[in-house]
Amino acid sequence: MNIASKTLPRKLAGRLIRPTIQRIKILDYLINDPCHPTADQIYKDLHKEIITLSKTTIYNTLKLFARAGIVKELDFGNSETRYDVIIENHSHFLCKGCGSISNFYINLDDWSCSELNGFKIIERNVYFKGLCPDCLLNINNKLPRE
Amino acid sequence: MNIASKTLPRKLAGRLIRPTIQRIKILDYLINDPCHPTADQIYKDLHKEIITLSKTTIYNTLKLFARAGIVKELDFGNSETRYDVIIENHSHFLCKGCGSISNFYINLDDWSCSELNGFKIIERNVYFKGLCPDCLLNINNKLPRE
DNA sequence: GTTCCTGCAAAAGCTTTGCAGAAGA
DNA sequence: TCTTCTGCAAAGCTTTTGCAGGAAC
Repeated sequence: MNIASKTLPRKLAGRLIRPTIQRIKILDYLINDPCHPTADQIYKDLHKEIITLSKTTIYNTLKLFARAGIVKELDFGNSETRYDVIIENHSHFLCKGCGSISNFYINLDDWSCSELNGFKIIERNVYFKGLCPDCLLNINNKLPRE
Repeated sequence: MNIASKTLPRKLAGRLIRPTIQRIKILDYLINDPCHPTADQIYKDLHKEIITLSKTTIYNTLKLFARAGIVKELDFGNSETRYDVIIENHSHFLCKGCGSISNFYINLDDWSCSELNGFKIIERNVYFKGLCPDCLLNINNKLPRE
């Protein structure tokens, strides 16, 4: 594990979550992996290390983390939920070419709108879709297929 | 159907979509219903009128409409996709109390961010979550449960 | 000893696919 | 006639649930 092995157990214990091996590994994966993985990606990768790890545990843990405010569940209109460690208020860019997700930062706190007078805004979510620099390059360098 | 019965067939034909009864009814439902329905809600309501209508046709039609740019598929992190007629650039407010979705309007076209230099932005999506005025009232009028 | 956690198997829920018959051009 | 459309049944996928054995306190 990349992050000091003592840090993560403390982080979990601080949230009243018993730091089991599975949970530590999953949190470590989420923190060190920048790709906003799906449950299945986490499973496939961690399963190599812990062969007994089950998907149920992945889902249990992710739901637990979400309720504890450690991760956020992201939805981009695909069938799969993606998981993101909550660091600070940031937004996401989904590349339609390669499916990668990039973070970007916009201050959302001030955003409102006269139409929402009387509404209590708890959460502001923003995501953009488009093409990342790599995919743009590929398109420009290659002849259009089809 | 609420909207003039000649208008919708024309609208579909203009998009090279054969205006069948099912498609006209679904489009009519989407245009006249402000609630951003799920496929199941559309099915339950239209099934009363057209008892032979199947869910497959609902899904086929919604996908067709989405590809034709008539509707947009919305995802709020629930398991169900919600469908919205594309009228103009608008955003959505999801009430965590009653699940209702309200539209609000913000000009998104100008939004960018230095971190996204080199990215091609095709779509900007914004959704807020919180409590609608009705649910806020209910909370204030009632004693907290639990 | 009691509570919490893990993981297999099965179920649940939404959406898609295969296919045959019907409708339309 | 030939293409397109509909709708039943079944499959596909992600996620959740039931439950029994095991670990932790």
